[in-house]
Amino acid sequence: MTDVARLAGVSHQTVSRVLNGHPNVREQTRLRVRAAIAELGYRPNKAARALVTGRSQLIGVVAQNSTLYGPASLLAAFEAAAAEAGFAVSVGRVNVLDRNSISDAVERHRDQRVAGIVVIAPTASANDAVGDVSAGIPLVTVDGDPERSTPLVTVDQAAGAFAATTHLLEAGHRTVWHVSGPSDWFDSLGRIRGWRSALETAGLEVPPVVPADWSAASGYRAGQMLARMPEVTAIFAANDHLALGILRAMSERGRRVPHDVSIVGFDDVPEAAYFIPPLTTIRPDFHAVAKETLELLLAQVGDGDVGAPQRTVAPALVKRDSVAPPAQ
Amino acid sequence: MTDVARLAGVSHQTVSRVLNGHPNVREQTRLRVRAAIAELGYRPNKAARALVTGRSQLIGVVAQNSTLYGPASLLAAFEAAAAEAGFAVSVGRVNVLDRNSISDAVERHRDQRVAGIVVIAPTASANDAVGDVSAGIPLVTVDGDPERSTPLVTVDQAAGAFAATTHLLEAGHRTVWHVSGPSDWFDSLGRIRGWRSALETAGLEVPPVVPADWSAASGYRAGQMLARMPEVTAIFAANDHLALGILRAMSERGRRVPHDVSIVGFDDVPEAAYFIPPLTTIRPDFHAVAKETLELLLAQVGDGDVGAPQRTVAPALVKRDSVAPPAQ
DNA sequence: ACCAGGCGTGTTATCGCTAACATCGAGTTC
DNA sequence: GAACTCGATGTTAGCGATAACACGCCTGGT
Repeated sequence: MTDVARLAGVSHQTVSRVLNGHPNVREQTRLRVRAAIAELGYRPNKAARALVTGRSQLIGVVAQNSTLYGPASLLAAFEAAAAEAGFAVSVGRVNVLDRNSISDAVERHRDQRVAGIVVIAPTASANDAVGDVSAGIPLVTVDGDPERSTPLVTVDQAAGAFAATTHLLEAGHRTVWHVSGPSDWFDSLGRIRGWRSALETAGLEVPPVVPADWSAASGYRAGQMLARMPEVTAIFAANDHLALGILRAMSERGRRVPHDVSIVGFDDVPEAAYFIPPLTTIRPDFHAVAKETLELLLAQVGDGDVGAPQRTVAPALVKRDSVAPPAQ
Repeated sequence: MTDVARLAGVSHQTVSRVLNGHPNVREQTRLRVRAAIAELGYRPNKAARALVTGRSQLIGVVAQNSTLYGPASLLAAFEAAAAEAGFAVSVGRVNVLDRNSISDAVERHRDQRVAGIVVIAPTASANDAVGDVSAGIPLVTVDGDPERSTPLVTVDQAAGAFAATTHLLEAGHRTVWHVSGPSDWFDSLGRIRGWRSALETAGLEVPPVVPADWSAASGYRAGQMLARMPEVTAIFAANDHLALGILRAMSERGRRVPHDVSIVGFDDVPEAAYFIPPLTTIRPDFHAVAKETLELLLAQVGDGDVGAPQRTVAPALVKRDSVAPPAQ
């Protein structure tokens, strides 16, 4: 920086001012400084800046160490959004979403003087942990508890589930069964809520929830059971991989989809269009979630306080070939 | 830090020595300092350390912005490995793997004074770009060009493809067709090489490569063509999603898998066991790749130079139900 | 006894920036 | 035209750590 200052014939402070877009710099000086920067190929040292300002251009993300489609897509989308806004993203993966791991990860990020922290907290335990650590640093929770009063962005799970269920009902089914995700995930709860609400709105009986985790394996097991029940003609699976497992169980039992059984998934994984048959599903808009998250985070950086705004992003129904009217 | 020093009745330098495990500190002093640290809940400022040492405990990763299973898994595995070794990971996603984006991303990381950089460079263009920037900072390429003489870790694509093809031949097939990934990916080239080599080793004719990208959609298109060719009884798909698309095309044409056509994929995505039928595939060991990558990187941090070691990780064949002897 | 040399510790300088204040000249205001 | 304002710039003082050197003190060899 001193070299640049010398070459441009100004003080290092003026160089700093140019770098930070300070208004009170003469145009001519600005140009001279820029030229010197270019000539020397100078790049500012972010560590020094972080030291003196107490803030780096880094955003910390705490996420569970998994390759589940939802969280992974969210993470990728957020990295892209952050990069566009000039922030680097430091990812702290955590093996279990308990209080200790999460607050550890948050503290590690804080040591790096990150500008803010995003926690992808889809489970109750994660969410509780977030409550403990939120002090003194911009923090946004994604996919967390809608009941909680911290800044939060979520996909509107209930709306998606409502749309999925309604779509099946409109095809003529008497009721819709639901194979659910793990019960400690807010995503699961929201999807159950939307499904139940759609059935109740239509004045229909609500069958028991069929519990599963997110895996195709558990969907397969659930499907083996459902395939044996002739009264089951419509299933809303809590995600596409569950749906895949169900599809296989149906196929093994000779129950044709969608002729005998209709299925709707959730997530719209890229390969869902190539399941047998192509899967009707709900597509969450991860880019929108990422964008809202970043906005909420940057708002906190700016003002210090924006209350506790919560934003939800509505997902869309994607119609393919796994839904048909029930056989007579 | 000054507060800690005062509380422990030592100088700040001694605190620093305790923090860094310097040998020449009396045991009693060390304990006193540790007690003071604990009491005050002191945590060192990484930005300050990065400034004075010129190195942070951060590793930069440059990866393409995609949710493709391979790269995404690699990234997750690397983050886990790095976290275990006490490093944070800053991810710089890039939309296209060309020279500009990559060297930009690398420079941004360099500005953060990262300890080292990992580039996931599965395409030729990415690989060329890496050549330009490697100066002056530990850098490891993952999934890059095996021909290149930079530090590199890759999955042994050719060995996996060889195993897949041989497995099909051993089931009794006369030859094996290959649906390949994009031709600018080293992964594709390696898989083609292994497949070809297995056929040539067995003294068999090599059918033309069926080109595709990595998507289920393109696998479906390739499958539509192959399904029309009765002489095709065995297919090695360059990844599992291609295989999924092929499965659907076969199913639509009434060609049964594995009775009429056998298929082997590559990647072992979690849901591959729930395709119809469960897919025989090749499982790369991403954790091993991550571990080797980190080792190679840290070796460079230590010595400054470790030559240009290259490591490959052998993948494993996972047998399921998509391979059978050809119909008579 | 004396001195070299290690050990434990403190002192000072420094990393590369930004914040805060100081300075200085050129209008403006009355 | 004296005082005041303000814009453009320079000067100085940190941010919180580590590096390098300095300094006693103890030990052991001669």
